[in-house]
Amino acid sequence: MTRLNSLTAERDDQLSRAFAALADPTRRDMVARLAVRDATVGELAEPYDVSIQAVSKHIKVLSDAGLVSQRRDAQRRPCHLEAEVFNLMTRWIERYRQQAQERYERLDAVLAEMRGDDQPTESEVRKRGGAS
Amino acid sequence: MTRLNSLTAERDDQLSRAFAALADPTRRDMVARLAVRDATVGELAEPYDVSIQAVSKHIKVLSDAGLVSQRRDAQRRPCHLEAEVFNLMTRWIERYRQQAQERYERLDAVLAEMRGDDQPTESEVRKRGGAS
DNA sequence: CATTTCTTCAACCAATGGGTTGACAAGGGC
DNA sequence: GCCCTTGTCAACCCATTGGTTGAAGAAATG
Repeated sequence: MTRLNSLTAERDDQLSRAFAALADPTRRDMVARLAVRDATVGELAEPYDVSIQAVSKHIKVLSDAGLVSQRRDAQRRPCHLEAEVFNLMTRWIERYRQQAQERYERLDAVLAEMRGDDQPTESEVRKRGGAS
Repeated sequence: MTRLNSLTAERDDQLSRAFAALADPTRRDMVARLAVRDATVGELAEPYDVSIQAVSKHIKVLSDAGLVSQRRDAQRRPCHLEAEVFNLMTRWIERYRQQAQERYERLDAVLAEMRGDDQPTESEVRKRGGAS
């Protein structure tokens, strides 16, 4: 932990909160519904058989993660989905997914070469054994 | 909860595990490093000042989420990043991000209309009062 | 065969998370 | 002004999680 890049600490926290928020099926369902239209806490709570306080907590989690915002409309607190943090998550995931995919695509070639010809190229050796 | 679409329950579980797995900064860091190259448990553990057992647990979490796989190489258990579940996550996020973004882009127009004319269209009423 | 290396399993502990109920704040509607 | 609706806060409960240490499994090596 100590060695994690401290420059990305804040962003890490946001990512952590965002991923954690979406780890709950109920919250993901709320997000899905908020993508269609804004909704008050009561409206959001309606489909689930949990207390409205529980739903309020869920919204707080989503809100702390920056995934939703709430405005005020009389007694109501309509929730609105914020796209920005989703971008952050997508970018994080895509970065590593692509690296993994690229490595995977190269794997076939490497394996074929190793099977057909015992002498893999220098760059492939570097990749497998590789330094730092 | 009961009302969540039961057809997507399995996928939901996988998504839940995947999001939960990536909610931890240490695990995200592991993923980042595994994107570069496969690594054994010991290699993965090296940068962090936690026990190797803790790291082993982290790997189990990632593995249960389907994000990494482990093969055997003598005593070692090299870990490999699996791109597939990342696709699942990206698709989920992108779906709702896009909806939110589209709605956001339309918002200006809607607001202008509501301010200029007190009588929202039927379809807008349906949207706000909306059924299921 | 005994030892050493790499990893996981098991038991435990403190902290977190999702749920509950009860009280209270904030704002119309009568 | 009173109350009814909407939502949050607070305290509590129990299950899960991330960490620890100690023991055990799996496989090469002396």
